[in-house]
Amino acid sequence: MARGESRERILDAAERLFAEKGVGGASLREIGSAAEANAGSIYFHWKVKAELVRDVFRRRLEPLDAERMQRLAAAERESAPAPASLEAVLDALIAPMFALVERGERGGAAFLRLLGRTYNEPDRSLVRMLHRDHGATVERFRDALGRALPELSREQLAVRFHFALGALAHTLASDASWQLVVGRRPGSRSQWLRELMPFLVAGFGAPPASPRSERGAA
Amino acid sequence: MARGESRERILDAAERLFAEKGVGGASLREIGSAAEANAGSIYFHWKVKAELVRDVFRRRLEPLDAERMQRLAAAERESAPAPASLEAVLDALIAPMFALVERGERGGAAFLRLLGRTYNEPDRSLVRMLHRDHGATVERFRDALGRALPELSREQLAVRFHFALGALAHTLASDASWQLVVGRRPGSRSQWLRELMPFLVAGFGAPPASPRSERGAA
DNA sequence: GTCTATACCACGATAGAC
DNA sequence: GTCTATCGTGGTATAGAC
Repeated sequence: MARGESRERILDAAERLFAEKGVGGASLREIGSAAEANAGSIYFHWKVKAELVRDVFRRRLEPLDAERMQRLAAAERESAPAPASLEAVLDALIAPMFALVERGERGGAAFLRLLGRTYNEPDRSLVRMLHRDHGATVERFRDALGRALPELSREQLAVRFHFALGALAHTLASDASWQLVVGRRPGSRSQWLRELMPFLVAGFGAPPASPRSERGAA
Repeated sequence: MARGESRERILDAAERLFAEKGVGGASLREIGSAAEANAGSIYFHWKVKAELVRDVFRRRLEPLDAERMQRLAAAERESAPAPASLEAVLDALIAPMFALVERGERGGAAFLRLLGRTYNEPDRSLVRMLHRDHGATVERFRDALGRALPELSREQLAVRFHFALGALAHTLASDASWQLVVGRRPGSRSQWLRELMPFLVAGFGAPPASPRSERGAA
């Protein structure tokens, strides 16, 4: 093979196989052969597997986070001095992901599946790595949501943010589980975004649970 | 060790380790030693690992699904001839899970983490197995939701059900990712249920997305 | 019914030729 | 910069003693 270009081919193959089989389930051997490179030569570019994993995420998340931050800042400028609306904040968080696919970026769809799956990865070190590299973005958005929803306590907000990320992650990762629930193939990803947005907006805006409501349940 | 009892001990250990490290990440060797049994003796009870996995799920899901069905039927009887309300249907689906923990059932919490994680497992055969064994319950609830929300198209309903299961699965599976978003430990599981319910009810009840709303987004 | 011993294979990682 | 060869580890699964 030619020189210097194998690094990108390996990253592409790793991204695809991590999304398909999970980070732990994809071996360096098959990544190598999918990249039409040799498993051994991965160790020229990265010392250990974890470094390859880190770079697979970095390559996508750095521009993604930048776009999110930029959209959020723009939304806040537009609505100033009032805080950005709930819709605007969620849009800044989510739209760049779907844009990745709409744009037809090579491997973008695979990366979204991978990202959605990662929040529930068994391997803690993976989540820790994401937190280290991109936790600032999460905090920035949580604060913006807090300003958009001043009636929620800090805790209620955090919990709802958690639910929202769950719905989002599940949607991004869905392929097999999709058919279990819906019974047919999904439409376009932008269709999903249009459906997800009102669901999340309504959920965030719901009246808070009363602290003790014994409603037949648990 | 004594006779006949190792089967249950192995199931307990497998449940715990699958929840902790994922089905693929937990080895039969460590399951055996955690159960104070021998890895080899697992093969007396099950032919291959997949069969052990199936039984770990079955042991919990059969009574769980039965309780769900029963609660749903009760809710429908109560509200007849009107369909059961959205809240009642969601409660029948979700409350039995949390009840498993409230009841203090040994290993119940671990199983919920495992279940939540499973929808996003890389291994397709796992999701397929769940579908085969418990798909009927999912369909039953989807239909009940459809009767509670007649204004939604079949497709919109299915998509929102998907979002709701995502939020639920994420909540069940959350341990590491929780701290990333919220920054501290969760309260009791029943507290979670009380918070999740209004979020889902509002999300399901949201006005449907207009079929073509070019809203700055993707 | 449970154990030990082991076959066999794929994994991550290293060394060194080219 | 990329390849082949190989090491040690640990995975699933089997055979057979007890």
